[in-house]
Order: sequence, then structure tokens, then C-alpha cells
Amino acid sequence: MNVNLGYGDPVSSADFSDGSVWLRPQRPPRDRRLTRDQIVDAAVTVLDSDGHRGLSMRRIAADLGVTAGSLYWYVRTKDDLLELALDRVLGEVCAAPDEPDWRRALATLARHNRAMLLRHRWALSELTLRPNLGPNALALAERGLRLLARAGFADADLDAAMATVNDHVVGSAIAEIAWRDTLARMSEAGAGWDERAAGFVREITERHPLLARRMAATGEIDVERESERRFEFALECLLEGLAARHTAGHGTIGHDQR
Amino acid sequence: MNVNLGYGDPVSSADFSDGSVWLRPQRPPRDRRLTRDQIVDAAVTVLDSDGHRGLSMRRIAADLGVTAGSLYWYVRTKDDLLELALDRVLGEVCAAPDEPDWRRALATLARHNRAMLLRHRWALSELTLRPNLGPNALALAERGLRLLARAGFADADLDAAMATVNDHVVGSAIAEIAWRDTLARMSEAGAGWDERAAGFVREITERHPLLARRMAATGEIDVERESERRFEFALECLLEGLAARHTAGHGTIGHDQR
DNA sequence: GCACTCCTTAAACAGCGTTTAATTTCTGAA
DNA sequence: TTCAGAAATTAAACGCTGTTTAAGGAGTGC
Repeated sequence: MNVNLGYGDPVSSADFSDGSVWLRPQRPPRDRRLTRDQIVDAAVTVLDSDGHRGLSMRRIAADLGVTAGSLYWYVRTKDDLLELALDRVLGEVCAAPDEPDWRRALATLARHNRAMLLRHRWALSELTLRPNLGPNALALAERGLRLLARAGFADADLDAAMATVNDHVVGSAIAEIAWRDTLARMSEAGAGWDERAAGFVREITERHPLLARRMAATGEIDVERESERRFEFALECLLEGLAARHTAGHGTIGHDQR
Repeated sequence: MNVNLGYGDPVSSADFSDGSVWLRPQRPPRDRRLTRDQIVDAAVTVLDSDGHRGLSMRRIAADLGVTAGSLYWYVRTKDDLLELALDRVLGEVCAAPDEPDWRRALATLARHNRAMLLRHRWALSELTLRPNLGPNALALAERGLRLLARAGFADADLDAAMATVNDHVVGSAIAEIAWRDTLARMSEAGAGWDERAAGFVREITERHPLLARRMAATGEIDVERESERRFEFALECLLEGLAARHTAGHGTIGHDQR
């Protein structure tokens, strides 16, 4: 019944290839008050300001001056929209400049990635929830692989080397955000803190002396600088490790380890 | 009107110290058909089998033969319950045995942590969403700090050293799960794959040759073994880095880095 | 047997993602 | 210029969610 071949009608196509937005063709355009891009823009804006909790299809629609149901003409589900939003912010990482030395290049890529994750805190939870096959994700992956291949890494080591650095970026960003949130919550608690959480604090100081000592030093620490220091430290460790395996021979990452 | 001093009534207390379950005292018990522990148990079971999406208060209540509203006598919100569930599974990591050598000890702790995260995939998203002050989290932190303090690390380096390893554990677990999920989805897509995603695949092979080459080799790779290899490799890098700073002097982590 | 607190229930509320049918808006051809 | 017909939007509904409410049963202490 539907002459248009580019895509099935919105209902019947729902049964197939649920894998990812990126595996489904987009609708061909005509005259539109809306665009996928506009919708993704609006979603990212809401996510940045109000987080995951603040995002609803009705909210996005309202921000765009439109009904909620109308969004479903451009996007099959909210999950699709989130996948699009994630790739959108991954695009920001592509701005990282190229560098001749592979260590420096990998490091700047990592730093840009980290900065993006800290800018869009919601992106991290997104990363943990869905695999990500968007064009920007693929472009970044290819760029990393090319970089390492040019540096002379063996084919079998390319992914592993990239993963090593990426994992660190993601892991450290999570920890940093958690750290900040904890501090924020604690200062929020504010006045009523002592009475209500007395037992909590007492138990810490009694049973966890080292932890208590570290927490007492909290006021003196600049979270941002300290986080960055840790980030750079581990990054350096990993790059050194990669360099060692690199010069040592090909296809050896992880194989000699115990 | 309420003579009971241990806690405010369920409504009025909602306004204060929303920081965390762990900052609020639990209700004193009397005769109960339910327990907090039972509820957390049920929640973890559902999460393990059906993931985040499958978890609802009504579902938990039904599994316990109880009404949804009844749960709110033991738990203030669903978020509280998730916080409790997270700390519950963190408890599993405490089973890691102690070891004399700090490097080995840190490594086994990391491996147990990793195994737990892979066992309870939902825990990762939980980690990214909320700071975590549960007793098991604190005990694990203290244990790590003690371990490093005994090994002679400077006070100022304790957190950084722990964070370095922990970040790697979390980051690599995320990547591994994402990898597996991607493969699972792709094989799910199955039959209709070629036609619908033809453009997707073509674009990859054309514009991302390295990526395409790596993807083509997917079939030959044992994801589990490869993931473990990468994990051990990066862990080794980090431990070497820590050891170097350890023997070099005190309080130097990250300070000499660029 | 009474009062009283603890716990559970059923029902409701507001909000969510999504679907449906009807309707408007615009295009291309007659 | 008109008029089919596709493209885009709407309003309303569905079933679900987390949470609150008022009411009622269950047990204890007097």
C-alpha cells in the first residue's frame, strides 16, 4: 500500500532491526516544521541543564512548540533520541587537533574526550547503557586506530591500545563526577547534618580511621586540580606501558602479562 | 504528635537531608512481614535477571506477595532502594582475600571488583548516577587505603593510587559490557541485517577502513579472553607506574607529570 | 477489653513513553 | 484552479510508572 520504498510505515517497521537508530534509514524530508537535528538539539539542551530526570518527550516537544506525539514522526523511540544525542556530543571530541607524535596525539584525544564527558554529565550514564554506533563514534574510533597504526602498532594491538586509554578516560570521569556530586550533596545537607548523620559520621571515624583522615582533609583539596592530576598520572602510566610494548615487539599487548 | 523520636513520620521527614539513604536512620523494628534486607534481595534478583528496565516497585512488591505502597514503609524512594542494592553487591567484593604484597593485593581487589561488575551489569549504570556512601563501599575504600598506607605510600597519595586502579576497573568493565552488547545486538538483527543496514555497512568499509578490518576479524576473537587480557595489561601498566612513584619518593603522584 | 502504635492495603494522582485516528498542511498533477 | 493524496501535526487515549493518601487490620501493653 505504501509506494515509498525508502522506509516502512512507522508501525510495521517497528518489528525489525531494533538494534540501533543508525541501522535504520531516516525519513526523506519534505516540508517540515521540525528536523531531527532540532529535536536532538533540544534534547541535548534539556539534558545539559536538567539531566536525565528532566528529559521527557513532552518537555522536548513543548520546548519546540509542538505536541509530544509529533516527535515520533522523526524518531522511533526515546532511546533512539538518546542514542542520537550521545553521538551529537561525541562530535565535540572530533575537534581535538592532530599531532605528529602518537603519544601526544593519544593524550590530546583523551583530554578532549574527558572534557566532553565532564561538560555533559549525562553522557556517561548513556555510555553505560547502550552500545554506540553513531557516525561520530565510528569516526573517532577510526581516527584512533589510524593514529596507532601509523605509529607502528601491530594490527592485533590497535583496539587494545585504544581501549586502554579510553577506559581510563571513562573511568576517571565517572569517579570525578561522583566525587563532585558527593561533596555537593554533603554541603547541601548543611545545617541538619550533624544531628541526623551523627551516627554515620561516628561510625566512619571509629571504624574507618584512614578514610576519616582523608575526609577531614577534604576542605584543603581543590577537586578539579586533583582530579586532573590523577587523570594525567594514570594517562602517563598507560602511555608508558603502551610505548614499552610498542618498542618491544608486535602483537604482544597483554600476552606476556600475568 | 509523634512521640517516636528515632525518625520523623514518613511525610514530614521527606524535606530534610535527602542526601543518601545512609544518612537517614532506619526505622526501629517490631513485628514485620517484611525486612529491608528482603526488599533489597528481591530488587537485586530482579535487576540481575531483567535489568534496570524490569525493576518497578510493583514488581518487587508482587514478588514478595505484598502491595507496592507497603515498600514505602521500609524505603523512602526507589532511589534509596537502588542505593541499597548497589551497596549490597559491593559487599561481594569484600570476599577478595588479603595478600602481603601490595601490588598483588591491589590486583586481586581489582579483579574481584571487575568480576562483580560483570556479574551485575546494572551496577555500573548505578555507579554513574549516584555517589555511594554505603557501608560496604566505605569498608572497601578503607581497606584499599590501609593496604597502600602499609606499603609506605604517602598520605597525600593514598586516594590517588586507589582511584587510579578503581577507575580502570570501572572503565574497562563498561567497555567490555558495551562490546558484548553490541555483538549480541548484531547477531540478534540476524537475517534482515544485510538489506536494511546495507548503507551503514558500506559507509563503514568505505570511510573507515581500519575499523572495517578490525570488525571483520570479530569472528575470530574470544571477547572474554581478549577483554581479560586488556584488563590485565592496563592493570600492570598502572601498578608499574604506582610502584615507580612509590619508590621515587613521597607525595609525588601526578606532580611531576605534564 | 481498651488504647495505641505498627504495618498493610486499596485507591487515587500526576506523570511517563507510546499509539491511534482524525485533521490540518502542503505538493504535484489535471 | 482545483483537487486527490501524501506528509506532518494534533488531541486523546492506553497502560505503565513512582508516590501519596486515608482507611483498616494486627499486634502489644495496660
